[in-house]
Amino acid sequence: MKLNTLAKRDRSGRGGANLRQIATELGVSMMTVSRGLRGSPEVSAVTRERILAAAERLKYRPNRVVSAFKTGRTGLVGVMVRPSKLYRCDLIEGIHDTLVAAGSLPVMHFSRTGGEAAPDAAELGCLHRLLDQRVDGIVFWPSDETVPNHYLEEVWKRGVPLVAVDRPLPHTRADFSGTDDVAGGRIAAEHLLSLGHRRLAILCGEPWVSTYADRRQGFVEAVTAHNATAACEKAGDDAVVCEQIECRNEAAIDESRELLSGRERPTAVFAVSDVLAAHVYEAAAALTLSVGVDVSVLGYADIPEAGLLRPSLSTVRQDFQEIGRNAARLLLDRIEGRNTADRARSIRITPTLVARQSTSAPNHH
Amino acid sequence: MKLNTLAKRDRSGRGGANLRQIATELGVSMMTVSRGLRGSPEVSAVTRERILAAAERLKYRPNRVVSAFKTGRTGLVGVMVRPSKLYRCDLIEGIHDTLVAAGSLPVMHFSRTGGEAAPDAAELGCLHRLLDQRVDGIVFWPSDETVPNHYLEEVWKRGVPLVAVDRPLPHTRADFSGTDDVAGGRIAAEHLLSLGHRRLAILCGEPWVSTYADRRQGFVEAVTAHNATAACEKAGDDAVVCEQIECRNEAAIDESRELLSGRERPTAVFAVSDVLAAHVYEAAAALTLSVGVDVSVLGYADIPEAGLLRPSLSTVRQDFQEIGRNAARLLLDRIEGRNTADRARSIRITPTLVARQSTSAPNHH
DNA sequence: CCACAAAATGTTATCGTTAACGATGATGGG
DNA sequence: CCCATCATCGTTAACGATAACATTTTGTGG
Repeated sequence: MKLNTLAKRDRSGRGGANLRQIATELGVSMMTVSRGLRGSPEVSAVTRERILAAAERLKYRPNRVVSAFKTGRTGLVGVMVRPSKLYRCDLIEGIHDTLVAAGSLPVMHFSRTGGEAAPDAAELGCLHRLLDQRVDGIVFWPSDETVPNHYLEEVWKRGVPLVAVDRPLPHTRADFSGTDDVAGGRIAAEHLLSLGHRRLAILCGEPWVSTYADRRQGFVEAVTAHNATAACEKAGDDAVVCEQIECRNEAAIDESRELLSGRERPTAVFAVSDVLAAHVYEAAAALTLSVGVDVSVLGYADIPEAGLLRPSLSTVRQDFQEIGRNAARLLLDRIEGRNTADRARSIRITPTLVARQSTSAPNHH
Repeated sequence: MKLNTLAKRDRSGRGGANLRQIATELGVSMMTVSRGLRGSPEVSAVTRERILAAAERLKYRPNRVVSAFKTGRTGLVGVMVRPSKLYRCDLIEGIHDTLVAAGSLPVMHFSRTGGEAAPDAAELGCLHRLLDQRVDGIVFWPSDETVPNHYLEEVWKRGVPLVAVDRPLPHTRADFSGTDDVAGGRIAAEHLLSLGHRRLAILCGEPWVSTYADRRQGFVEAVTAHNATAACEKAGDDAVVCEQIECRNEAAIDESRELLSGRERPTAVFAVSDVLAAHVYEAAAALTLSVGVDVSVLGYADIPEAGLLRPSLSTVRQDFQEIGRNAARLLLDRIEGRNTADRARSIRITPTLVARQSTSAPNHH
């Protein structure tokens, strides 16, 4: 009781004035002040000036809490991310920038699994907390773990728009902002092929991760397409071979070590993620193979560490900041009623190749 | 006008019920429901159960906007960071975790400089936006650029507590959570000295950055202390020499190249940041010196890339997650009225040494 | 100089919740 | 059996801003 009283905040003082105080000061009604401050055309220029001046003088700041109460718009957007994904801060930066430009702010919520018993309870809790704050919308970054969609159903029912980033949510009407990973896989293949590599390998990552699967698909498609063309042209045995290796991160070093030990070892390896590529570096080092000389290695994503590796890692860059901006734009279109379509909208950006030291023309041994 | 109407949200429906609906459903007053839901002891156990059940059934979710309006507590804490600092997401994670445990959520706001004309206008704008949202408190991560404190004065006047992280704000009553960088510098020196190095160098970074200055101070103090002791013991010319080089990041490669070119070059270099240490790597590579063999390199911070460098970088690790947690704790103590002291409180955690490959006993040439 | 539209301002009610206080019924001791 | 006491619940008003509607003022043409 006492503690509560102590902790209670003084709403009245706070150094800043409220509408009523400005109104009293100027001898006008609160409504006029409200209109004046929001730039309504209904108020005369002189009055507006007086109001603005008084607001400045009294250090008035609009109370978005009350405004939210009245208008139903809080100016807050929930951003829900698994902390394991947090290294991609540029995505959050992109979301932030677009939101701020529209007068909103992101509320962060990192979702952890709720222990072994309830692996998804945490995610539900996060959603509830965001919903309780009456956020205008939610950006959700799904992780590898499967997401139970009935949680999202509740968001939908409450009429709060939701956008998925990085990887789409299947069976949901949520909009999506991410990368065209099939194109990314194609770009990877084309880079290696154009360098002259004919014996390729791809480290596919976990097969159930949809983004990885897409990259693989694009890569394999491009190789197949190349073979079709090449066969026509040169009639023959110049066909590109492409070994596909499914493995999770932990097994990557061993797998790629085995891959690179064979006599007919590939001259270039495409790893579907930069982390995977780093593991290929390890394997190559153990076999005293020089990355970028004896074997080309190509990553995917362009994580900050990519440029710091030695040799620096060639990779397919995803512009996460742009993905974030797109996510925010999709969301704002919903929030501000510009997009009322039932169908989910989806924006995928095409990644770009960043050629660094780890890829070069094959060294015919 | 039309647009506005379209964009307006349906507060009533929303899939969820409000207090009144529960009250009507149960035939009790709204007040009883309010009390029951918040676990007030004034309501009987039976009634509480009925209320809780009804709330569950009607999918009631408390409206924190209105709650904030009434109680003056939004459950939101502003986190203001320069985007350049964003790579340290673990700090934000630490803040987040402690806040969530206390029923609050972080609102992120990245401050950019407002162009060349108004380098600090952006920061003021950020503060205003956070204040407008009526956040309960603000965590502020100052950057290298000097911060005009009169902005913070406004926060203070509004009675919103503010905590600085990473580097303290001079001339402010803001609480502070950071690292004991003087101790960190000492730890760095002791590590190198215990390995047997006697010719040291320190790359000091920009001298006006207080954290860098502290690290330097600790380092130099430890060396001096060592010399004092060593002089007593061995009477002599065994004295440790320590070259101090002030340089900003851009000049680091050239400076350390020059440093390592001399005949009496240091056997170990302490860089006051990991990024600086990475530049020493570059310089060493250019001189065909092997880091960790010919010259030891010690960094500071333990950025994620440190372990990925080859050889892996020994460094003085700052636990940013803990720093974040401390910041949130300091803030919550203010918000919840547990700390009403005028004086600023400050928590500095002692960093720890992470010995990896880049430091070893000197190789006497 | 009046009628009448347009511009400018004022009034009222309200959003969902809660603090403060008031009311009711039950319990129990004298 | 009555009144004090307590547990439980209800009523009222308010938080700050705003939509909707009502009202006053200004301007304009006849």
